[in-house]
Amino acid sequence: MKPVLQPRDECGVVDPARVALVGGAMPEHGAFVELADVFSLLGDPGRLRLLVALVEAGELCVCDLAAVTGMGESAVSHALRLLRAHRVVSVSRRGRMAFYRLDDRHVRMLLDLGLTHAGHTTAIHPERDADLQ
Amino acid sequence: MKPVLQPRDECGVVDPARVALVGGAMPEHGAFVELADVFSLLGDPGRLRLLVALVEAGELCVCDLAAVTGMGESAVSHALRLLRAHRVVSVSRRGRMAFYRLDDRHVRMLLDLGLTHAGHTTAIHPERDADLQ
DNA sequence: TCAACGTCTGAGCACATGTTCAGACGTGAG
DNA sequence: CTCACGTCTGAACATGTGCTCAGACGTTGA
Repeated sequence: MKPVLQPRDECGVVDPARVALVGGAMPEHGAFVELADVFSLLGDPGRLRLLVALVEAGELCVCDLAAVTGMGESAVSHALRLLRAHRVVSVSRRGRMAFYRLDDRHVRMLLDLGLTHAGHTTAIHPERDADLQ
Repeated sequence: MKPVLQPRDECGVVDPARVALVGGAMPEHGAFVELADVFSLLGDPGRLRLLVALVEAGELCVCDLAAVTGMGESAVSHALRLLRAHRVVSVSRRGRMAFYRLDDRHVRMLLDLGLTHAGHTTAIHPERDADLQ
């Protein structure tokens, strides 16, 4: 027989005190969206390559960025547009060329921190995706 | 799937010397994919909320995580599965409950660094997306 | 034992994302 | 002026992502 259970919209909270405490300590909604936005920008290998190239070179034009990263020039331009819109890179146009540079101290720090630890994960957890089954 | 490296339509390189130099200084391909992977995990407001809640609480069960983050329990479970697969969180089961904790020093640092600077961006650049046009 | 509970899962869907293609734009060399 | 060049753009497409829904699973209290 099917057990009769009432539809439970609100889930049962196990530790209401802790939930209230943690809930109060959580940053506001906008902060998460904003921060997730920044992390998302860094969450693409192509954009990551572009940004690291800019860190290494200081300044590069679209064409050379395409050469360094191995991406198509159009793809580079689209990616740079996104980064530009979020004030992560800045552009200075000289003649018919556009030179980009990394212009976000915050992102540069995240990048540095990320690169410092890059590679450690595979070395330590080579079976990382194992339990997805 | 994403194409890995390649189809440059043989564009004219402007500064071959610098391109060669920067190209040599770039980390290997795998490092970018790996790092982008980590940033992608942090690039979702929901997962961000979950992780911050775990930072605040130390340890929480799925049900309370749902309450704190305002997400559905199923969504929380799906998100935790992803984080679990990447060894970002660890689970310890007691009875019929599952308690999760943040278990990645690297991610914790990125999280701290991100939260430290969260909010500054809107204050400084309220018109951030303006030039998308 | 039985049924409610906390959790987990796959399927299905709506939406976001990244790429390529084709072509427009402004600049500068001839 | 004219045309090649570097860059930018929108459309179209394929793929990825995150949610909800419905239900399965093991655990536990009555």
